[in-house]
Amino acid sequence: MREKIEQLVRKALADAQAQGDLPQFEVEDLGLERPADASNGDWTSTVAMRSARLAHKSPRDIAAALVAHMSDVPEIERVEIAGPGFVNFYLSTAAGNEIFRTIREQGADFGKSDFGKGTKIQVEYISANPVGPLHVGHGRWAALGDSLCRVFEHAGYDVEREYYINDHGSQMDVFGSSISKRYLQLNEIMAQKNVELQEAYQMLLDDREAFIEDEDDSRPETHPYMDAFNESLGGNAYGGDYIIDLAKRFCEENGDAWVSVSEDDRMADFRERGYKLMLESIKATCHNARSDFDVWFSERSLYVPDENGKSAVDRALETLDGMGYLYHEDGALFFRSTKFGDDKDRVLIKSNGEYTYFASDVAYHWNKFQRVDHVIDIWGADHHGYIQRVDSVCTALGFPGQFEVLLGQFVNLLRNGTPVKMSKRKGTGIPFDELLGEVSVDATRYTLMSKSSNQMIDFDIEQVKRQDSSNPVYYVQYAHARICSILRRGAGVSIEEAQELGMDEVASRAIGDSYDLSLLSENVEQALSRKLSEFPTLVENCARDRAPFRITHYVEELASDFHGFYTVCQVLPSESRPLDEDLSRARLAACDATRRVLALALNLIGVSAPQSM
RNA sequence: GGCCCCGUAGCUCAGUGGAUGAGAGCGUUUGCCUCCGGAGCAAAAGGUCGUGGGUUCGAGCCCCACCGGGGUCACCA
Repeated sequence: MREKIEQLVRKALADAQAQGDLPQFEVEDLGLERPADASNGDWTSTVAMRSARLAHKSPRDIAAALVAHMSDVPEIERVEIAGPGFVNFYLSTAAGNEIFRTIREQGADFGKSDFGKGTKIQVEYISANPVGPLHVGHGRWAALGDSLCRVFEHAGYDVEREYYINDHGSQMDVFGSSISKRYLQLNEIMAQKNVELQEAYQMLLDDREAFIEDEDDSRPETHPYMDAFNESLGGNAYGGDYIIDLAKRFCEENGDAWVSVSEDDRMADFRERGYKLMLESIKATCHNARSDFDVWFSERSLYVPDENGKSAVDRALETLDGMGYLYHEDGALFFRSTKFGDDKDRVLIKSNGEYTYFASDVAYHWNKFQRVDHVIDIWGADHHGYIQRVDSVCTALGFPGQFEVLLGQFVNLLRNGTPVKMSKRKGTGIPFDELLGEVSVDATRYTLMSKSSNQMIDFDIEQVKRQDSSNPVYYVQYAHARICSILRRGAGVSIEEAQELGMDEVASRAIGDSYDLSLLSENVEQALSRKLSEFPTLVENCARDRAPFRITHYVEELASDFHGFYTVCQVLPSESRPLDEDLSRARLAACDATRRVLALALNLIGVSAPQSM
């Protein structure tokens, strides 16, 4: 319909100009929009206001000339000029309602477009260190990243989901040492107190609990193991329960065999085994959150030498050096990021010979551009200061404008309005997996998605768990379930049979092959068709603005329009209230179209559309 | 101090330079079940869009300066 109106306006403009009613001028954008208020039509063009200066005429005069030369088409009922010079188009009822049929015919393809033109786009998100479980903050990136990818796919991009595993830096050794120390403590307790592993394990957990409670260190005797743990690792340690879990596991697998081995060997072994386990658990958590990745990219792989003895990092730095962007100072190697607008030049190799995290990122992003056309990294707001240097290096390497960062604000975890206390001692909050066990994936994802990414989120566990009208996800799902129920009733099938047949089949049984949409002339019916027809542009705009959160607002509006329709319009005949069969079929088709778009839209944000609740 | 995000209804937030009622949900108040799912619908009350300038046909949106809240400014990862 957009194209049709575009043609109509172009032709009217050309005719008006040809006949001298309007001066010659070129307009690129006709300013075709959907008015917020339905009383202003189904479509509007702001071309008259836009071209006022070029035409040296008042907007209303231009609009009048356009309307005078506008040809009649059956789809458009009338065209009006309003306000300062809007040209408003009112669709005929039949034309507007055709959207119901279109949706039913296109099914899951409805709203797909070539907006992305097949661009290979990679979205990298979460990318947490494999040294601990994912937390709610990571959960937000999972929901955001995955939903964005789904939207991109629908909008015609060739999408790759990537997780960057930071398995190279010194934090890996800290991780290994932490497990190693806990392992020694378990063995020490078993030997000295003559207790079983389980008991020793419990003692360490209790000890840690006491440590967290004792914030001012007034009762050190209640947490000797935690103190010894911190002391032996110089405070640079991972103190979470999961480290004790891993140590216990290694005790079970190897007994005390590793006690007499050198600290370095033990650390290295535990580090590697712990890493594998942690990564598996992270993958499982992502899968539970319906956020699976195409590529798990290991930072270490960037340091593996090729046949010439050079790693990807070496090659990347050589390339930059060849371009004259590197220099040595005080024994360190610097990248001239100031050439690209950074505040200062950035270190790639420290004076002690170690590579910085940035060095990895240089090679990593270089690698990305060998694979895709456009790169989006989703980072937490605390990484804001890091954008410029990576952007600089992407530009230096020859990919200006192809690197993009989507910054996301943080999540505050609350329970009944009070922050889930994250004492400094505890270090980490509730693992995301544990949260998904308590709150449903649907409610969690929906809540994490419902705000713009540059808005902070207060995630109140109790509030998100609540299954009532205060929780919009259920409002939307209820609308879907309600429609399914109507369609089942229309087709005369049970819930079980419907599961078997699938709702599409149930719907066609209820509706039949032909139906007359021109019968749907109630205001609430038009509101519904209007809302449904917004969906394709919504998907494009969500992709364009990297703002999948708007889907949640749309889906709430659609559910609301449906409920409004449903209370006013009887869909199925009943004994006490007979209904014209043709009208019933048309309304069933409207219901079915709504159901499909609700399911489709919810799927774009990774939320399920239940057939019953 | 530099840079980034946020200030819109009691609360949580939408709002793509467009329409002399600035929207939604929650909360508050009032109606609506002999009938397809009441996890619903209808209505009311509730606003100096942080402040002050500017840009233009037109600003919650763009520019400048302030005021509040949060984040960040490593040869850490």
